[in-house]
Amino acid sequence: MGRSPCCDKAGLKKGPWTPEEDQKLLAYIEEHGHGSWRSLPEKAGLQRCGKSCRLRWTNYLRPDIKRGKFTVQEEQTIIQLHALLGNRWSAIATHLAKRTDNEIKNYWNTHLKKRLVKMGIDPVTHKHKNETLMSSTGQSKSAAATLSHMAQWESARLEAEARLARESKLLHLQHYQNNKAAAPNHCLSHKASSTNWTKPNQGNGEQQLESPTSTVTFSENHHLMIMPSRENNSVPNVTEFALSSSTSSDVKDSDHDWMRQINCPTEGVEEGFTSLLLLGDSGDRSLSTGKKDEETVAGAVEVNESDYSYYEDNKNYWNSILNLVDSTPSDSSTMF
DNA sequence: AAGCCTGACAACCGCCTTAGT
DNA sequence: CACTAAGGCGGTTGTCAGGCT
Repeated sequence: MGRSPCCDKAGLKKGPWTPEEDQKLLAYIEEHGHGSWRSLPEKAGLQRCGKSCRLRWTNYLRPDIKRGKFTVQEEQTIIQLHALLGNRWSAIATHLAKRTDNEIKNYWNTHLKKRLVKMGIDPVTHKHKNETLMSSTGQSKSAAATLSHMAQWESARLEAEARLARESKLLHLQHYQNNKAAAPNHCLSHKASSTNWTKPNQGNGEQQLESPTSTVTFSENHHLMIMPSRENNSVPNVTEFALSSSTSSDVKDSDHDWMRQINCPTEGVEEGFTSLLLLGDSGDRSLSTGKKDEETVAGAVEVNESDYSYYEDNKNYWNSILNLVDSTPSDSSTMF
């Protein structure tokens, strides 16, 4: 037997919000804050369930929401992050200032996904549909494994950052409580991990966090370095990471290669795969030829197939993703 | 002009996680 | 440790506007 819906009480309104309801909700939250969403509707004089109020506030009424058309940069960010994170809209939203997860999800479903499909790219795997045919060759197999490896690494890194953010928030709160000072107004909505992190070492400008299976070190320059566990060097599973400093003598050459790829992307990398995706939009895009969508898309695909190997496409694609992630607001320096 | 279709987006639903007791 | 309430998330549906026939 499942839980009864939160708004199954008779008399509670559903459906689109009226301007009057918006005004009531806004006025109440501006004066009192939302507090408990459960009790808010009654206090605010709304015939709505708390969940509906929360959704309306977070997705529409919140003052720090940016509405309107997505920019090319935002589109690129969404596509790249989706390639890494999948349908984790809230995680993606943390990298796009002032956009809600709901808005991003809707935009993906109505615009971006279709554009990828139109170009013959699987919106789930972000691979070209022909890529499966190439997979029988040794080089493609190796490239696919490499890219998969990179994706897993980066995904794991994001997870680790999220954990750090959470831990940092707790530390800040603890510090706040101890000092009775104003709490930092961080808005961190990373999904919390179930892993229990401990804080075995503090001081000398360096903090170290440990989970039962991994350690992360972040120093003065807030650089996050992730190292694979020695026990299992093949597939970087999130739960198998040992996170250590970049100067560790335990670092193998292959590890350095990965660090280079993740932290120091090649300079002058050509326009990535995603840039080609963005050609699919008409309008005044900087890379657009000005042709109609389908013509431009076809042109882009043609260039891909004649001038680059799929491996090169994917390498650039992932490089641009990794570049992006490295420069997003999730950067630890903004958190600590 | 009317009916139908499609796209866009707001809102809802159900499940999962977390915090409190 | 178990239970419960509340919040959060992602998938899905409902509604409306605009275009097409």
